[in-house]
Amino acid sequence: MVEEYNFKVVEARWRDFWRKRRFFHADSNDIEKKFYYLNMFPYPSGYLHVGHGRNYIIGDVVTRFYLMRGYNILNPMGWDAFGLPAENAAIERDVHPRDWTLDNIAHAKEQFRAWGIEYDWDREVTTCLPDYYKWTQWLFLQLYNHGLAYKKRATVNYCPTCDTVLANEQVVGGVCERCGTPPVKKTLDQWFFKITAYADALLDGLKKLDGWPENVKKMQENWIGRSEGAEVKFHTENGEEIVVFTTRPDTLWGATFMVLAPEHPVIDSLTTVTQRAAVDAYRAETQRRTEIERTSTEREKTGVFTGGYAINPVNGEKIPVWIADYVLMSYGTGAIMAVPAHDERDFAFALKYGIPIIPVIERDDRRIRSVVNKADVASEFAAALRDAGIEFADDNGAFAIKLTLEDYENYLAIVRQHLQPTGWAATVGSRFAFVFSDRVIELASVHADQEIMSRLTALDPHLSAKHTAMEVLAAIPAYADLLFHTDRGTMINAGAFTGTPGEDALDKVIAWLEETGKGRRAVNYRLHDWLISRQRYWGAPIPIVYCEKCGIVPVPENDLPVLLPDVEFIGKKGLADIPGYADTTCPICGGPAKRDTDTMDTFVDSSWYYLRYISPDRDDVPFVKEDVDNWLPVDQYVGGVEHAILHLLYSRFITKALHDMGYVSFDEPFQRLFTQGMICHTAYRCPEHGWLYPHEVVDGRCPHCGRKLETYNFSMSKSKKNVVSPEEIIGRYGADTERLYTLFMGPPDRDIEWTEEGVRGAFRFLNRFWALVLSQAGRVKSAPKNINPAALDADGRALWRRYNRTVKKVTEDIEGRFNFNTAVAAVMELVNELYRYVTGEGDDALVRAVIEGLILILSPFTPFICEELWRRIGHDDAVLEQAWPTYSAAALEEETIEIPVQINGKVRARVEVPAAVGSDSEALREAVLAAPAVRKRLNGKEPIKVIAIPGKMVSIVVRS
RNA sequence: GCCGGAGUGGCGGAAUUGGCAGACGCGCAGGAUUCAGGAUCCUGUGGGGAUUACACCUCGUGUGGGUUCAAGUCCCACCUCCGGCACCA
Repeated sequence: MVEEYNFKVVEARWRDFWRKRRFFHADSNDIEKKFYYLNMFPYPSGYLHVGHGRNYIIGDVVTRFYLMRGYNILNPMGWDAFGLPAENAAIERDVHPRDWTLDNIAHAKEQFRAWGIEYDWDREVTTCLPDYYKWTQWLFLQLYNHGLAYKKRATVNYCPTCDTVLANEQVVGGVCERCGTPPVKKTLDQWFFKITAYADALLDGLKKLDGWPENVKKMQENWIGRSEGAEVKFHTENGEEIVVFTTRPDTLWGATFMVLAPEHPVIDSLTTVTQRAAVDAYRAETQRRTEIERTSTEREKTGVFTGGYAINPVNGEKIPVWIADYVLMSYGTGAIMAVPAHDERDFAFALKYGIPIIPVIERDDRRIRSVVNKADVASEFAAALRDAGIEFADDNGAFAIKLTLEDYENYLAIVRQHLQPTGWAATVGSRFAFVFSDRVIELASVHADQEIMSRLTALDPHLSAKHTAMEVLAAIPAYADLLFHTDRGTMINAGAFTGTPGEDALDKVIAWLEETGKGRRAVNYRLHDWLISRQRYWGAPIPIVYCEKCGIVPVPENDLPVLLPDVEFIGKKGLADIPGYADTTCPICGGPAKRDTDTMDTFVDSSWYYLRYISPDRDDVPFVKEDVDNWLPVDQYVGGVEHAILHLLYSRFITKALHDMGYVSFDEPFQRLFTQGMICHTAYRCPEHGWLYPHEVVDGRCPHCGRKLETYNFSMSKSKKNVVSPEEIIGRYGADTERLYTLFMGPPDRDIEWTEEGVRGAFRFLNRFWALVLSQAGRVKSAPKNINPAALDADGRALWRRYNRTVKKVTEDIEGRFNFNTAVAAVMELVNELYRYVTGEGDDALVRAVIEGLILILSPFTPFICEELWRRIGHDDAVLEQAWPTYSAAALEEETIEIPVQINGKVRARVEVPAAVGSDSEALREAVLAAPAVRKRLNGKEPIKVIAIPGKMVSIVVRS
């Protein structure tokens, strides 16, 4: 009977060992074989749960692995310690956010210690401490000095619950990212970082980031939202300029109206007296609506005519200017030219409000349709169509005619020839035309539209209810799918440009716009400048003062940091509410001045922390250029995908800005990025009593009312009461089990459910591993050091092969794929095989080699038990002092291999062949065809074809 | 609507380059041990069928087609789920 695995004793013994020996301390100057591994630092707003742990456990595995591989690895840790959640939590508990935050940090460090997760703690950074935020303020000043930080009055999103403005990126799905409240619009003077100046650089940079997940790159690309097109100048009748952005300048000739966002500044002067009341009412209504309501795609488009007109610069047409809330002030110029024939929204809007719709682009499919009432044409019409080879169908009382552009002219002639004087017909699709007995009018201009309508109403008074030709056509169901399109086809009805093919249209029109001064080529971005002002206490104060004489004055670098006033915590307020804080003197003239009372968005703090880790103790510079150039970019960055846009985009921007200012020599901060998935757990909810802890649940029912509970599988969060604390698991099974299960449960980039059964499986494995090693400890200690693979028997050679394979797999899984789950599975297989081997006689040297190697390759995953067992088999040095095991290619080779044999695509036999035969296509073919099992199967039939893949299989085709 | 990703036993997942589908673990079943329970150990475990035979047949990786000697993997069409963006001009 071997000693029982007492994880409590084992883990207590080694808990502080690695730290005391400073294994995780990185030498700044040794950059020969450096590796900068970085986990996204946590936000200490509470205690860490096992879901958070995944990220840090991965980091610890990778760090220990590279240490054993002889790297000088830097893996630092710090705290993203400023911010609203901490401030709100502090308010709730009536404590100072600093105390609350520092308490959480102390607790989290204790959690890391229990987990066996080690860092170079000498480099710890805490963003809420003055020695850090001094440099956040320094960063602000550098951006300010280079024109990348500026103040402007802007309409911004203000969260009434959080009492502060939000960056665009913090409004998710129309609500505040933190609290779910729909923000209100406010016009305020705020500080911005000019991230838009780097829009193209951020986009181009993505192409170089091979080590980043595709989806993250795509998300950033979408977020930047670059679109190419043109800006075109329109003028109102009284000469005011309205600039629009369009991606389709080739459709300008079809712009039959304009739409302005309700906030557009030109509206006031444009609106006529008669429309004033309606416009004001609509603008007030828009302001009342929330962003979600306003941007719901479901809602029918609404708008109001301003009474004013603009001139279409390409054809001089006078077109009405409307306002509508589907045009957003925050995108492009807040004004659009509406081309209803080639834009779905404009089409719906024009149809609803009776605005002419003029097609100016041919359809790609060249289809045209025409529906003709039998009563409107002479009886020979059908025969004439047939003679012309035009396809048509009889559609109760009407001819439904399908044609293409080629038949168009011919068809018009036939219709006209047979049309009754009182009849009319139309074509729809690639060409829109109305045919009357005396003439054909193409729907080529607003003027033509009016002419068509007067002819139609003369023939059919009922049609006077319709406003436009398109409205008449829209009433005929057979035309429904051909009324508008967004193809990039040949231009029509476009003056001199008529006939320009789609592929040339954009370039030609833009060139002409530039020549004639009517517009210019332009690129528009969805990305906006980064709003960084926050009206809250718990952040880095903006280092700016306002002097009556000197205006906006940056705080001199020597005066940094601008300290957060150390006051009794005042509750849900900002620095503006702290008496005396704002009063200061102007650094230039010495006169009275006021400080800026806003603090910076916490994403500013985290946008540069990876640099501070390199020079954490310097109080004269934020970082030493030479050192960051040596260590950066980060070799491997790991964090949650929820930061795909915000943190990662901001960090890339700041790095590029620092690069252009000459502070660093690299322009991307993170070489490789890995985003780990979230850990989920069952959450229970009672319709009446809300979320319940799993231990409260009685037979799936609510303990308060006995109602059946709703169960969900959500990522762990305190609010849903479905978190599992590491203390609980570590107390019951130990940190090694907790770590092993976290790594084994599934591929780390995927979301996955935490189960207690799974934890027990990991625990069982460690018990088996412990018992196995201890049972062999004596044997290992006395065994010879070197093994002679040639002298082993078949079982021994098989085990040796398995061992070498496992070393290879574990090495590759950690180094390349980050697939810790399959690495652990491979180790389990090795343990299973070793168990079988040691029950027999076996070779002592082999057992020793395999057990030693096994302990070493498992040690990054479960460091405590491995450190202990390493001593138990006779060593007195540390695991981390050992070199990572290597494998030999020779040992991987099999002596014989089993070759599956497919006959007509199905595996029908397996043939054991010597490895030398198996690796040679011709020999393999011969051997397989000669094998009795195969001959029996073939039953005398001659193979038509034999495919022999060395080392893999043989496929035989016979006539059946 | 657009852009990503995924879909494999009762469950988590494996199959990395077109080459034996289901590694490893959980769960479950049977057995051993035990006064008993737990823990531990051994054996079995995709569905259906055949058999003296674990030496057999057959179906099977969301659905329907296709390419190939061979498809979870490649191609075409579609369904479902997850994530991101969304009246973007």
